[in-house]
Parts: sequence; structure tokens; C-alpha cells
Amino acid sequence: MYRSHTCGELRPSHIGQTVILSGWLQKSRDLGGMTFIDLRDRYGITQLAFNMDENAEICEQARKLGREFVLKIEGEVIERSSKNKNIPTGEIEIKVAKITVLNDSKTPPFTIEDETDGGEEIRAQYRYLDLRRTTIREKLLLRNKVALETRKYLDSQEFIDVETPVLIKSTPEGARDFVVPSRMNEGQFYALPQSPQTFKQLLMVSGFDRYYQIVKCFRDEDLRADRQPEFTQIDCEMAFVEQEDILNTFEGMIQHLFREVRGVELDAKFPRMTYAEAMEKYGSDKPDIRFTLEFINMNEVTKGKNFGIFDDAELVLAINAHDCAGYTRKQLDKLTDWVRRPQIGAKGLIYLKCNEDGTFKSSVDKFYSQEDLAEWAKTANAKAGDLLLLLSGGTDKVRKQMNELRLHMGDELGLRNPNVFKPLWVIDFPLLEWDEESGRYHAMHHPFTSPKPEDMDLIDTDPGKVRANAYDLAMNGVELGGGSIRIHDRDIQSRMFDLLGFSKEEAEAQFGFLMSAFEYGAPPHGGLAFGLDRLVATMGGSDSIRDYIAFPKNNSGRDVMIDAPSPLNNEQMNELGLRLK
RNA sequence: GGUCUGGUAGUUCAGUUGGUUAGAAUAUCGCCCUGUCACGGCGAGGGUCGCGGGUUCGAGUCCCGUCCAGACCGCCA
Repeated sequence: MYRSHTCGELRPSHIGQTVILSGWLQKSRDLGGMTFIDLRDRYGITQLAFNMDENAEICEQARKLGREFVLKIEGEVIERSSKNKNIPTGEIEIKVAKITVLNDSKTPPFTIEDETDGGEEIRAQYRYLDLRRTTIREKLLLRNKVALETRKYLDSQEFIDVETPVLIKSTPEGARDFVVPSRMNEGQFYALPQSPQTFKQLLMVSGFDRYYQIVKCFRDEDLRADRQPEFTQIDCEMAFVEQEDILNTFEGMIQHLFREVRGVELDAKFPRMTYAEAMEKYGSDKPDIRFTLEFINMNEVTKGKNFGIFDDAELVLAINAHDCAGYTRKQLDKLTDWVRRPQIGAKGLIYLKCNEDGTFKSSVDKFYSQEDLAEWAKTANAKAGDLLLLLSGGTDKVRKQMNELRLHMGDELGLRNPNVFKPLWVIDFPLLEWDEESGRYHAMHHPFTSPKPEDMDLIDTDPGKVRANAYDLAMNGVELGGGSIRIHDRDIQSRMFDLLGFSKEEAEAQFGFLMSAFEYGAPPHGGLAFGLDRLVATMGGSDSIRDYIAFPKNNSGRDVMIDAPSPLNNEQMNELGLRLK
């Protein structure tokens, strides 16, 4: 028998009992006549006490044990003479009668503590040691809880978990595919799914009605702190529903998750915003609405005063940083440098300080009178003590830059509290997006998204203006998930492939199976998918999803622990009929 | 594909204008210590300054190249 209790459960009520515990040696404190050892397992830490007067032999044995040794101990639960209020087991300790070393350990390359001394790289290489740390373990436990509660909720709503294949077919739309060579079909390749999109639609045709799956998806694109080449989606699809039904169902799911997992009661009704409004007010399709700092259109009051930069600009935008008129020259210069970094790419930053005495100070007051500047303040609804920050340029560019500046100011002003959660449905996404590079339209969501019926007549005249029945759920500036009402009509689907520049033959070759299915009584349907990794990271208050994945890949898509990817040997290459270029 | 930042002890970092024997903290090891829980005290060991080349009397420091890591842009239906 290895244990009668875990290292997290003993309390004063157990005093007097003889117990067996197994775990890792977290830390030992040798005081000469006495030695204390913290024994750790998944559930907590229990202190072991050794006293030279009472049992010199075992005390000597205990002094020799190193960090991360795996121990089994047997002893009596006793009350501590000096208690530790900081840990749940702090009122008791074990007077150890017997130690068995189940395994010894090399000294770990970094300390296994909440505040470890190890950097990212060394921890990634020894991920199995990093996972012993409480902070990381708690993140994985959070993920487990979210996944479990997701299943509970969806099950309660009659959703059915159906597995879909992982070895599928490469398609031209969307992200790059990971491909897998087929040995039995030499020269041909499977692709790993970017999402189970077509399969879940086929399940609707099959009459499954409500489907879900917590499923791995793969995209061969460059990585970020919140992007991994393999990631997990909560993938869902429903038949006989309209957009409203879907939004309500999954609003309920997100509320359920926050309630059960975090004890947080979200808005009873999530606010909604059209894509157009989100771009206009926040320059982003996933606005962080924990704080306002909304964009203000300054075209009316800034143009026509012979300030060339504004006169030539398509759009002049401002945000009003409340109570920041006290910003020093140095702070403003720093902000200016920040927006001029190549990643942001603004040419400059113009400010307006609304001084407490009612006067105005601007970086461009050569061009504008105090009366002009008062108009600026009025337009922006700025009061004495406020600071306006202005950017100008082409519409898309300046919105994008201002979005970055807005988020940056939100950080600077401490307005982005990770323990505040503000969901937002962004709806009415455009159906198509013009792609300069290929000179054609791309599906903004995916090629199966249905256009809004009222916009159908624009398809021929102005395809870029057509709105889709597509929606995203944003929270705290993160896109948690998105979806759409799908096309379930063969002709419209075929028309869509035309728009995207597929020839009839290509469309047939790539998606013939789907269009055929639509000829056999496809029900109206739609769905959405949440990024589980991002959802959990957001719930945990983190920007990076890596700590919420047990074995993540690094910036370059490598697993530095197992050292993947790696070359194949010649025999394997031959068998697959492959030769390197 | 691009931009920026970094790479020095097991680990996290400092290292001035190019100049003596490259430091600190922590970890490890040894000795001391009977109520610690970030235990404390004394001591010791520990370095391919990422790699290659160049400039120089002399390079951790300057230059070029390269590799690796992180953040970001492009990309991510």
C-alpha cells in the first residue's frame, strides 16, 4: 500500500491516526536537532517532522534526502507546536516512523516552486518537471473543469458528441494544411483538419440535429502567444435553427461555464454590436469593452484649417484619455515613439491637452486657434483635465493603428483587469473580403457561410457589401469563437464557389460530396466553434495559452522536449515514395 | 518572408569608455544550528561569456556572419 491519505487532506481531526503518504520531497529544512520535510503530491503539501532526541536514526536518514526524491512514509499525525496558517494542512504534521525511498532524483535544473527560477526555454525542455508546479497544475485543472462543464451543458441541451476523422483531404481555402503522406496510395496525401466543418454539416444532413465535439484542429501557420499549430475547439452545429437560437444557446453555455468554474455571473444578456460598428468605434472585430475610449470622428472639426496632414487624410480619429492632461512631454514623446514603431506604423501622434484653466494646448496649435481647439474638445466631449490623442490617415489603416493605441492606453491606465469579463457578440460580418494578393474575393468566415437574404441582390453588383449570417463572440479583446448560419442549398453554395473564383470542375472536385449531400434534403443549419485554449486562458486571466496546454509547442512550432519535428530515415522515405528537394 | 529584444555559473541576471584573477542572487555540496515553513550562520565547488570569423597590443564588451529563444507584423476561411 502506497498511501492511506493524500498530502492535501490531513487535518486536526486526524490527530492520533497512523497514516501512509507518498509524494515528492518539495523542500527540507535541517535545523540540526530537527529536520522538517515538505512532502508534495497533486493534492497539497504535508510537513514531515523528525526529531534527533526521539529517533536519531530516521532523522539522520531524512537529512540525506534530496529535492524531488519520491518517498513513502508511515507515521502518526500530530498537532504542530508552531502552526502555519498559510496552508490547509498547516495545523498538523507527521511524526515519521518509517521512510521508504521509492525513487531518488537528480537535482532538477530549476526550482519546482510557484516563483520558479527557471526561464521559458529550460522549463519547456523539462516540461514534465514544470507541470509539477502548482501554478501550472491549477491551469490544467481549470481546463479539465471547463471541458467537463462544457460536456455537461451541451449534454443537457441534447447535443451529441460525434467523432470525425483526422485524416482528411486538403482544400485550397483557408489556412495551410498539415499533410500526411499515404503509404498505400503513393504520391497522395491526407490533410489534418483545420476544423471538422464539412463533417459537422454532413451530420446535420444525416439528421443528428445537435452535434458537438471537443476536438483537435491543425493549422500550419506562424505561431503567437495565443496560437498553436494544434489547438482544441469546442465544435458545435445545430439544425432547424436561426442565428438567434444559436446565440442564445451558446450565451447560455458561456454563462454556465463562468458560473460553475469561476463563480462569476456574466451579463444576463450579452451585448451585441455589428461588425461595421465595431470597426467604426474600436477599429477591431473583437473589441475589448471593459473600457470605453471609443473612437471619435474628428473630420468635421480638423479639416480646412490648412493643416496638410489632416486635410489630406481620409479619416481623423481621436480617443479621449480622461484625466490625462497632466501627461508630460516625455510621456507624450514615448507614446509617439510607440505608435511610430514599424508594427504600428503611424507617422505621428497629435495631442490636445484640455487644461484645468480652460485653455488648450496642442502639438499643432500653430494651425488651430483656441476656438478651433475648443470645437475639438466639444466634439470629443472632453472636459478640463482630459487628453485627446489623434491619428489620421487612410480609413482602414488609421482604425487599425488607433485600435492598438486604444488597447495600449487601456493597459497604461489599468483599465484591463483580467478578473473582469465582458463578452460581446459581434454580428453581421461581411461575407467576403477582397484579397489584394490574389486579386479575388475570399470568404471572410468560410465558403459555407450563408449571405443575409436581404443582401442577396448585392451579390452581383457589389459582393464586398454583402453581409453574412456570421457572428463572433469576443471577450476582453480576445476572439473566443465564431460561427455562422450555413448554406443548405446546392445552388447558392455553387454560386458561392463561383464568387470565390472556383471553376465548376474545381468546386466539384473539392466539395462535390457536400453539394451532393445538399441535394438529399439538407435541413437549415448553423453552428459555431469556440477555441478551448483561448477560452480557458481568458478564464484564467492569461494572455498566453501555452500554460493551459500540457505539452505545447514553441514559437517555431517545435516541441523542444521530444525534439519534434525531426527528419525521417531513408527507409521510411522510400516506403512513402518521398524524396527531399 | 520581415521588425525588435535577448543568449555570461545548474538557474535567473549584472558586467562602466575595449584593459588586473568575469561578479551577485539562487540552486548544489560541506560544517554548525531543537519549531522551521523564502529557516538562519560559516565555508566550498561551479564559466566553451551561443557558435564562426574579423578589428585590436588586448574582445564578454566593437564589426560581419550564423544558430537558438521570446514578442510582434505579414499569415491565421
